[in-house]
Amino acid sequence: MYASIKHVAARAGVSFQTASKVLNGQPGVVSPATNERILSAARELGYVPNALARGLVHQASTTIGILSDDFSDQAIGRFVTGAQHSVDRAGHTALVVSTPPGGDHSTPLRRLQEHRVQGILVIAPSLEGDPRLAEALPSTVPLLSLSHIAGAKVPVVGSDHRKTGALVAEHLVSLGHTQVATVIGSRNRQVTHSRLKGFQAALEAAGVTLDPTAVVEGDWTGAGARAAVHRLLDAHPGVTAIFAQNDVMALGVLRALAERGTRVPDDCSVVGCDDLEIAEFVTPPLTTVRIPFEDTGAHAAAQLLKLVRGEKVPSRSLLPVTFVERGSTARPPPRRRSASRTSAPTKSPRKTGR
Amino acid sequence: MYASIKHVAARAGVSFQTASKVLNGQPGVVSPATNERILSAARELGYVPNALARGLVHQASTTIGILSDDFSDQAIGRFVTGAQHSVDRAGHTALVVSTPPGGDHSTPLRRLQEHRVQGILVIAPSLEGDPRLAEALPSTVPLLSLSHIAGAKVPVVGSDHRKTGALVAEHLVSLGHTQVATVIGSRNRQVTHSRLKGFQAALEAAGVTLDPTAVVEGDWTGAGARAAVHRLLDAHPGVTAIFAQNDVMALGVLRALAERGTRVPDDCSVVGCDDLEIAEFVTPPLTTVRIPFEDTGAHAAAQLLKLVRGEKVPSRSLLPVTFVERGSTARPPPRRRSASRTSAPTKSPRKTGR
DNA sequence: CTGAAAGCGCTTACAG
DNA sequence: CTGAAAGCGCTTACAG
Repeated sequence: MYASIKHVAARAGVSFQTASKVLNGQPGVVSPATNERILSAARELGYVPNALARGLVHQASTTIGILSDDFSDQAIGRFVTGAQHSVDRAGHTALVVSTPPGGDHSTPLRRLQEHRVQGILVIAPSLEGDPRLAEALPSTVPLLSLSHIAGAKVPVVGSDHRKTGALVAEHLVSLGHTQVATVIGSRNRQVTHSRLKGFQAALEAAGVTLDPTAVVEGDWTGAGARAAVHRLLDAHPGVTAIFAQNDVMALGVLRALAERGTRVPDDCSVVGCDDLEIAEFVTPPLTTVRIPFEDTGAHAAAQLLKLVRGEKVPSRSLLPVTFVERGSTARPPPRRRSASRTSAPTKSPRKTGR
Repeated sequence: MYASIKHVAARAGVSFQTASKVLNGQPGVVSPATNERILSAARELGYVPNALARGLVHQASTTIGILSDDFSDQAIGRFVTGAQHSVDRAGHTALVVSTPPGGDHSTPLRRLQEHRVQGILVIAPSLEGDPRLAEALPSTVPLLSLSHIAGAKVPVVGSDHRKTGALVAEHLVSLGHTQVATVIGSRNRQVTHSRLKGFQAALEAAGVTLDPTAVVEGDWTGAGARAAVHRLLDAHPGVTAIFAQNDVMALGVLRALAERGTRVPDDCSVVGCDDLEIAEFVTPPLTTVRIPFEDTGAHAAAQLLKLVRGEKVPSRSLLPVTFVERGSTARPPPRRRSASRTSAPTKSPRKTGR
């Protein structure tokens, strides 16, 4: 189907080894005339070198493997995109495989090894706690991951989650909020704990206490967050600001608040995280933290490529995040004015709990 | 680095050809004892067959190429995801490359050819009108695209855009709307025209005329839609329903309406398209049409795989879409009551234009 | 039941 | 300046 180097050589009237040399652009190993003959023969035949054959003799492919989990998370697609572009730019090609919903990690990883990828980028946040992932990981090629992998020491590239939490806390504190709550992601993800810690620490540094019962789980979904906020506000009607650990949950928060007749930001401020394309267009426009998904993927791939070249990389690199202030946050209402239907206005949530 | 078939053979005390046979699972060509020896040698050595070498002798790789454009569109990631899973399930591996922002299509395509992919799936809606794409497309392997490619007859898999428009029109008509408008995507995309035609035709079939000046461009973005709606309502204050060709634009519409004090759905209904994860959680929850992104990608890859096997596929297949009714649509307000600040209530937009 | 030969498309020393 | 040899890891007839 494809013309081989032998076809080209035959047409140019030289040996295939000579053809190989000029096709690889070896400088002046050949007379200008021959050179031209070979090049035009290749052009006429539509010669495309066979990367498989090259890889065989070089004992090295020009491919990088990307293992992703089941894309339940929208962010994964953006990570993969960034990584793939980075691989492209470096002149390599990305082979992408994913773990099937059931959770067989070895088949896709084996596939990558069969193709002799030069390194593997793991983009599988939901597999963070899965010990089988570490087991299935090959030791034959450099590895790099976008999330911590239990039981394996693989360098990690991510964004600064503690800082993310801190930025939100500082914003809320600067506005004068003291009764704050947060809707966190799944407890089995490190990002959840890091954002929470950053949030909590910055709050405390400013003299604001985050009541442990004001930390509710939203499981990363709008539905989860909505339900969590209803429970939260039943118990803590005085809350004036809620930080949701992603934008989708922030929308669930907005929804629950609307259902209770609580106005945003007048009665309660809401902050999201991610800065999805739509964050700017929801009503009110969402104050959030921009997570550099594509950049993170791109940087991770770049680091992996370094590893492939034999260079060292830090075991952990964190990309900066950006606080984006929009319309969903404001100063707390002048006096404690509960908007909850079920509230007992005399109760001070601040004193609740420890 | 990797153990080769020769290592395995040496350890098992057989020729490498014999090892090859049992490693390929050829049934009973070998005594049970030898068989076992070879298998355990392979296991001990962590033997992983070299797909490059296999591809060379078979004159066929087990890879499929995916060419995507610059992921400006969120939907592309979901298409790619679906396609990649489908390729995986078929036992192949996806090589994904993308056209750089500038627009050099031949480099990524050439890379795919170098790796001798068995087929190429084009997921590049924004390149629809670009004649250079057709030129750069190879004729050496089967091709399949998710959008029409000018100047090349490549089979297309997509969703039913006309039906999408029609479903929205029928819903609006059934609610009693007669003053409708639509915010369309970019004019250089076929999907834009198909959705518009379906919308228009179904409206007309029900005796409702879509005023040409009530068709405004939003360029697929929230910002574009927001601006377009302000212009639209200045000219057509009596509009009671707006169909945005994607959810992101629908949010822009919602935003503009909120800015004008127009209540949704009481004063004006809004319909989106895509059914993004967040559609359910915006306020009010968005009535929309669900586009099966992942399924479309998966089906496209499956069709391409058929082509690779030498089977025929239709030149065009359309996956069904689903209408999703939520809270952003309702009956039109009882009497023509303009919500626009600048409206001239006596003007009948219906009579405007041709 | 097992082995030796040939060859897939290419590159890299090594000769002439 | 050009060619012939060897070999990358594998599979597929073909012998024995």
